[in-house]
Parts: sequence; structure tokens; C-alpha cells
Amino acid sequence: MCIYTNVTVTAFGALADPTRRRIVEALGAGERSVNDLVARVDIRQSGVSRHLRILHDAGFVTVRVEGQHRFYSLRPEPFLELAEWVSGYRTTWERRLDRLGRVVEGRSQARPTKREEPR
Amino acid sequence: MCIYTNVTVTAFGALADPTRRRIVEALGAGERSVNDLVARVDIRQSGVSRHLRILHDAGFVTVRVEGQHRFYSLRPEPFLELAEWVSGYRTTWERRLDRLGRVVEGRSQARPTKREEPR
DNA sequence: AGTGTATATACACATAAACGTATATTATAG
DNA sequence: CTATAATATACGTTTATGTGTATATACACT
Repeated sequence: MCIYTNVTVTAFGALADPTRRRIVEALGAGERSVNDLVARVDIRQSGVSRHLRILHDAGFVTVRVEGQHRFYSLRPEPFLELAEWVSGYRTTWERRLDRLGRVVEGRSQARPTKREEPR
Repeated sequence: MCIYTNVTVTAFGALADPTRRRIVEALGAGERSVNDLVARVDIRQSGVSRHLRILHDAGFVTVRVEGQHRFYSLRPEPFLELAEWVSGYRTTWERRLDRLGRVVEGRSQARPTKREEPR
């Protein structure tokens, strides 16, 4: 039914924490080991492992085990879902988008979608 | 430098709560009064007012005061910012996107994204 | 075997978040 | 002016979340 209460449920929660966003940001450049991530975030290793667990449960990361190392990397699905969710409000955020002069999506410009029915 | 720690900070937190997402969903169809929203969400009016305050602080909604009524409606900016944030991971989520056969952005063709189910 | 390294998990704790009840505020009706 | 409706806020309580320390597990090397 509605995409809002389905997958995105955990996605927003997972990204609500700034440390987790920093981890995701670090993983944006490619896969990283846990200690590698610890070096970039100012919490202890245990905290990073916990955050990685949360991100993993939310579908944001996969692990590639190599010996005693674990390399985490981003999974595309949650980002796709987020993009879908936001695009559901496209008419909303395109209202003012025109005067900002450009479109995020890399397309040229937006159509003047005018829809507003105050119930 | 990174867009992640700027505005999106509060945005994800605001959307982390399912009730707030339901409110946002309801506002997607247009502006609504507080009591109107209370009818759609199964918490009390005080809770809805609190959520609206949080959404307002996060920039998601504006108020139009009309007599004793307050009509809340969505602001486009946070959605734009979210779209920007996600598009920063475009290379990530486009990796697997092809085999899903469609693009969220509507560039390709029909997307079975059907929503608009206020409940 | 034993030692060291990489990561996860258990536990305790502190803080934050969400909720309901009750109350305050403001506007409107009578 | 009083009563009522619409909304916001204060307060107390419960539950969730993030953190560190300490410990466990798994591998690697000697």
C-alpha cells in the first residue's frame, strides 16, 4: 500500500543519527573495514559496530568477510527507496524549485506542475 | 564540504517517527488543520501539535493562521534537500537500479509508483 | 600452544523521545 | 461577559537510543 510505512520506516530512523550518516558518507567512497570507519568517527569501535549493525538491519550495508576483517559497503536499495519516497512529494518540492534555477536530478528543468487542492 | 551534516541533520530525525511521516503524508494532499490531522493519526491532539512543532522546526511545514484554526502545509525545501542528499549517492543506488527496470525520476517511462492513500 | 589483532556483544548508564493528562491561550458565539 | 472550540504548552512517566567499559569470539602469526 503506502510506501511510507513499509521500508522507509527503518530507513529514516537509520539516517537520523549523525554518526551513522558519517559512516554512510565514508562508505560512499567505497567499502571500508570497521577500524577504518572507527578512524573517521569519534566514537569507540563498539559504537561503530553497533551503528553498522543498525545500518545493516536497515539494509544500508553489506559485509564482505575477509579473514578477520569485515568490509562494509553500501547497498543501493535503501537509497532507491528514499529517492522514491521523496519523488512522491515531487509536486511539493518542485513548487519552489524553479526559482532556485536548477534541478537536482541532472535533468534540465522542471515542469510547472501546479496542483493544490486545500481540502 | 559535505551536505550530510548541514540541513539534513534535522530532516531525517523529523521523518524518523512514523506518526510524523503519516502527518507529512496527509499534508501531501494539501493543507490541513490540526484537528483534521488528529482525525487521521491515532494519537491525541497534544501529540499532533508536538509533532507539528517538530516538523515546523525542521522546516517541513508552514502555518496559515485563520481565526482559531491553523492550517499546516508542506514546505518544499526539505524535500529538495533530501533529494539532493540522495542524489549524492546516485552512483551507489544506480548500480543495481538498471535491473529493476525503471527509474524513479520518471525519465524512462511508466513507474508503478502508486500512492495517495490517506488513511 | 600462546599472543595479538579485528570485530561483535553484554551490561550499565545517561539522555532523549514520545505519549497522555491536565492546563493555558486565543478566538468565536451567544 | 461567559462558554465553547481550536490549538499549544507544561509536567510526569515510560520507553528508546547512544555511549563507554568490559568481555567474547574469531582469525593470524609465531
